[in-house]
Amino acid sequence: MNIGEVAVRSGLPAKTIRYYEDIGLVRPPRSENGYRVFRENEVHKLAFLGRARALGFTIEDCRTLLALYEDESRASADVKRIARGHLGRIEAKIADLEAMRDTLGHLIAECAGDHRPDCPILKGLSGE
Amino acid sequence: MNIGEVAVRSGLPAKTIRYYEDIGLVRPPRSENGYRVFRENEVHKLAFLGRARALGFTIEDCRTLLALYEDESRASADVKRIARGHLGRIEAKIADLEAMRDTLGHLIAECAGDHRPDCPILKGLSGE
DNA sequence: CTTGACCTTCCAGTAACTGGAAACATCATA
DNA sequence: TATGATGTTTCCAGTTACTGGAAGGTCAAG
Repeated sequence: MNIGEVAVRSGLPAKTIRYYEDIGLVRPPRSENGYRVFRENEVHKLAFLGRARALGFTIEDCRTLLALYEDESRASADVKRIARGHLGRIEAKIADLEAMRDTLGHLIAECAGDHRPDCPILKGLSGE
Repeated sequence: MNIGEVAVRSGLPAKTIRYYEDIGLVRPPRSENGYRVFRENEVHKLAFLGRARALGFTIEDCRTLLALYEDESRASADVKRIARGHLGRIEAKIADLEAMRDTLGHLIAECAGDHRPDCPILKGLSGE
């Protein structure tokens, strides 16, 4: 299977698949013409990576998760620890964004948004 | 005033201030020895930028906001439009993260997290 | 005069791709 | 068989907003 079909089936752009090979996440062999050759195994791995990335895991987390996925003697505790670490980062990020949303929301609510120059948003940004 | 004091007073690292000069957000003159010389005006601008960045505005938004801040004949509608655009992006990002948090939270809740290899998190990532 | 703090520029690295150019391979059709 | 459309390859550069570090100039204190 060539990279184009893998892209369709894994849901990842061909560019991304090449990039994942570059950084050693997958290692497809080559056929005589130099094309990458993928089998089901690699397609599954790539789909796995796509889902992990969609959940926001970093590439390095993905690398570890993939290794655990392929390690039959893994301990689920190792997976869970990584997932919990990531969940914590997600929650922190949400909290940051909610704080921004609230502050910005208040400023926007106070702004007339008309042709006049007076603007509570700019006032807020300039430190009142 | 030299860059070190400005850094303290604006709350921005000196490195960042130099970077902001590089990209044209501030243009401090130089004294004979080549040092940047800042006045109150620039310190205020930098603090403004710091607050805008803390609210998550992109550098390009900051550039526009700063221009509006300095334009006495601005319309507050222009400021509000930018702020609303940004608020929309924040809310979208929050929604994305909440979806990740929920999915990941469910997977984590189901994972025993012990020495055994069986792991609902990996199962979820591999597409069930 | 030396020491240490401060300042300068420039280069490289970060995360995870993405776009684009130039060149070769393959395939379907005329 | 020619050709044109796709598909694939590599490589280089750009994205965002800094941040770290090296090499070297400046200045105030002791």
